[in-house]
Amino acid sequence: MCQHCDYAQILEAANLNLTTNRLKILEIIGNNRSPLSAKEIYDTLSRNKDINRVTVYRILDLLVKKGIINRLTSGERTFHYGMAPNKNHPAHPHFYCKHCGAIECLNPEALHIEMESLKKTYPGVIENVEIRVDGICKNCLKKSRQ
Amino acid sequence: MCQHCDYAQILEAANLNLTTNRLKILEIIGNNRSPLSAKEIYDTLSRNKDINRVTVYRILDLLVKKGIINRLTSGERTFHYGMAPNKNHPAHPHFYCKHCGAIECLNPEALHIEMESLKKTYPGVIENVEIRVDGICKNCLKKSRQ
DNA sequence: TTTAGTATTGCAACTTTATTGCATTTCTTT
DNA sequence: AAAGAAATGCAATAAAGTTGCAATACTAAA
Ligand SMILES: [Mn+2]
Ligand SMILES: [Mn+2]
Ligand SMILES: [Zn+2]
Ligand SMILES: [Zn+2]
Repeated sequence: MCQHCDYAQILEAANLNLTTNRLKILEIIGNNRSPLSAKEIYDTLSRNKDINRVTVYRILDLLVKKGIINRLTSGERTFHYGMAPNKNHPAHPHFYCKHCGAIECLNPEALHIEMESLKKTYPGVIENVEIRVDGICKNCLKKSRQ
Repeated sequence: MCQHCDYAQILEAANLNLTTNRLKILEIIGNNRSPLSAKEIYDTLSRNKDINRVTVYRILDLLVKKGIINRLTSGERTFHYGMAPNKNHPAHPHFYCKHCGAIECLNPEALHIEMESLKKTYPGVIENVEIRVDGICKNCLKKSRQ
């Protein structure tokens, strides 16, 4: 649950009309403690409101294009969406559990990475870095030991 | 082109029967300068030999399970396969071009990361870290400037 | 307020990538 | 040579996301 983000203002700042769907989706993503799949977002939204899954995909694409949210890869074939790094959400690596599929946000300091030298030497343009740690999460480890 | 790997020996060491398909696929992956998609591997193989694409997927799964190759995520929905880190192939980050979809291997030293402290403090098991840098590659940049 | 234009959404069909079940073939070992 | 195990092929299926187009909702001018 993020106390600091004014989601309506974020949409406005990106020159996007403020629609209920956009705001809801952004809130769902921003208030969740780990990145969500399109299906998870759709299911959450569907509990209260009738919405088409294509609309969800389209809004997600739009928010990604505007740099408001990030599209992250899991170890599976589904994308997950989380807030793009901003004042309230520092960039951070993620952990993907191969066993249960859960994705968790790691501490921003967990794996500090020095980008500056690469940014200077790389002959193209670097826009984003994604760090994903794979393995077995605490919960699955506990279960497997019982 | 990797001069150092004895692919037959790698398969043998993993207790896998040496089949033509396994060896060919491992050679294709090991000798390529960047990770390949299942389709690219299948197409390469198909040029010389009649093979079913399901067989390709199954061999890729097997080699991943044995830790011989790695399954990498691109910025798209396709997995790519490259040699797992070993004596001849140090772990390294990859660059994904959002424009042309190309994936290139970055220098192992390009983004050195300190894993030890996370490995010690993380309550689960860490098996693998994937670092993907996204942006626009040199070629696409050049084209867009013309 | 009407109306025209634009933006958003819904729906059905489609695409891509990968997986599954089961039959067939090939290999290994005795 | 025969039996059993391993590998492969083929057709069907699944999952996730995309596309085209029609319908609805919103916005702003007349
Ligand atoms: Mn996160
Ligand atoms: Mn590589
Ligand atoms: Zn888990
Ligand atoms: Zn490119």
